[in-house]
Amino acid sequence: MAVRKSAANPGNSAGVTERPLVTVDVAIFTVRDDSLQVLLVHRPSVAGEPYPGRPALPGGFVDIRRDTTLHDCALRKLKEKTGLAAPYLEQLGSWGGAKRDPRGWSATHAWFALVPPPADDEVDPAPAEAEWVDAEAALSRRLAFDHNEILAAALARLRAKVEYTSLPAFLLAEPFTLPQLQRIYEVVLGRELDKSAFRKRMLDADFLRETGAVSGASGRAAQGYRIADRSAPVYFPRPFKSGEQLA
Amino acid sequence: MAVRKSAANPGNSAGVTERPLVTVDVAIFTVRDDSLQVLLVHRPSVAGEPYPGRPALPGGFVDIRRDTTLHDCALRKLKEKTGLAAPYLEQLGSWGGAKRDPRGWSATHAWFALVPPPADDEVDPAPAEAEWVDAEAALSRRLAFDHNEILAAALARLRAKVEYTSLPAFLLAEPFTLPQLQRIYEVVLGRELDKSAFRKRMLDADFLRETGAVSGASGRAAQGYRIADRSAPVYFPRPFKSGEQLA
DNA sequence: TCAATAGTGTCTATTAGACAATATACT
DNA sequence: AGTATATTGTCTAATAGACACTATTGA
Repeated sequence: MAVRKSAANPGNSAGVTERPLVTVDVAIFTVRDDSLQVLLVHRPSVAGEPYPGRPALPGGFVDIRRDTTLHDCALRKLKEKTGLAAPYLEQLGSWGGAKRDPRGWSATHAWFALVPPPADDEVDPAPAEAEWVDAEAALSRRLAFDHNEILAAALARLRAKVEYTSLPAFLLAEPFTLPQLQRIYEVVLGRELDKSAFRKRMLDADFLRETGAVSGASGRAAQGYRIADRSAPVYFPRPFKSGEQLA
Repeated sequence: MAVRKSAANPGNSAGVTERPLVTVDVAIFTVRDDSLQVLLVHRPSVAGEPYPGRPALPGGFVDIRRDTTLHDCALRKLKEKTGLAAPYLEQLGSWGGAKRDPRGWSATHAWFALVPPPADDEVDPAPAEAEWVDAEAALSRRLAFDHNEILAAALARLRAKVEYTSLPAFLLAEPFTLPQLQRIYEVVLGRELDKSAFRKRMLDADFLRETGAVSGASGRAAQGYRIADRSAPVYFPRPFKSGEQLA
């Protein structure tokens, strides 16, 4: 019994015959200047490289000598492009097929990452070939491969999760204040939120820990917070009231 | 500008040097006899095949000659194992690394599928090598590869989505009734739901279309429904009241 | 003391769930 | 009629959001 299966893969029991290309791509988001931005690189203008000069999500081939797991590989791409080591990183999905890369059947593992914006006083550690682009503007460009589709999926995932999780907190450097966090939510959601309801929601979710007071440019100083557990966001019991909800 | 990247992949610009193995696995769920079940196959007991005789999720190598996309490949695996062509199929995630397959660095694309149970009067189209196993029982077995981890993730995803989407409707053959649908929710959630609240929720979500009346073994006949749009589940404005919610 | 921002209090419309009542099918 | 199930109605507790108010900082 249970031998029939091998007949479905004649002469290919170890998948050696023809293997797809395997890559990892990362959609890295931050919020700067009240705008949701994504990191784009430019494809090399070199013979044999597809989509020369086109903007693309950072990524590349899995290196089976260096990368122990897919997650490792995504972390490596992230570090190469942003210098950041421990931000929020989540799998987005995979895109694979015969046509998406002119070099052959390829499958990419897409991730999405949230990072705090580079502080004004420090140099942006992103390499010169990379640039932060407003997310909507990036979507309206013609990106390499099927990266428009991947970026659209990443944006959709982010916007969906912002409605009912603490994800946007990963877009801020610690310590941050509740008004700062609210601003981030508003930027990603594209609409304003009520201050009182927002605070109740965040504090009731119990994912923040108080640090010292933080004074801004003017006005009353605010309570500083850090994320209690950076391994995952928390889920709110209900989403924010969506504008499109029926009356 | 923008040429630096190739230095990160010396002599590997087309990823030809060493490519990972690429597979697709599918966690196929159904509800039978008030139990959430998953379809398992047995690994072939053949020289060179890893994990001989072990239970595993259905899956196998991507065939770049037959499969146009990853989605195609998942559909093919599904059809081979269940005979079903158009159920609910969603990407779950990917697992890849040097150690998960003794044959070499491999990456699998995991999907999860929901199918209605085979009708009592028809023969189960699943091949003899496959068997339906209660999901919890399957998890407690030692599955091939990292399939315990994948199955656990699939179960977690399913149970999470049941709280706030119409997903379980894809576990029923059409037409189905609201009491039948409620039973499915209860089986997957592992707790009972209030009849009135359940109906309001389902009907307000407006994803069902009435068909004729359906009579059961006894008692009043029920309204039959079908899913209005099978391409995706709908999201409820709030999750079910979770038992663990604070008072 | 004023401007600016942070933080709190109160009220209300909405609604999910509890539970009771009613409707319909079959014997 | 009686039993079993489907369907509807009513009530209530919980709460998200609206909005007004108070608190604290620095100039």
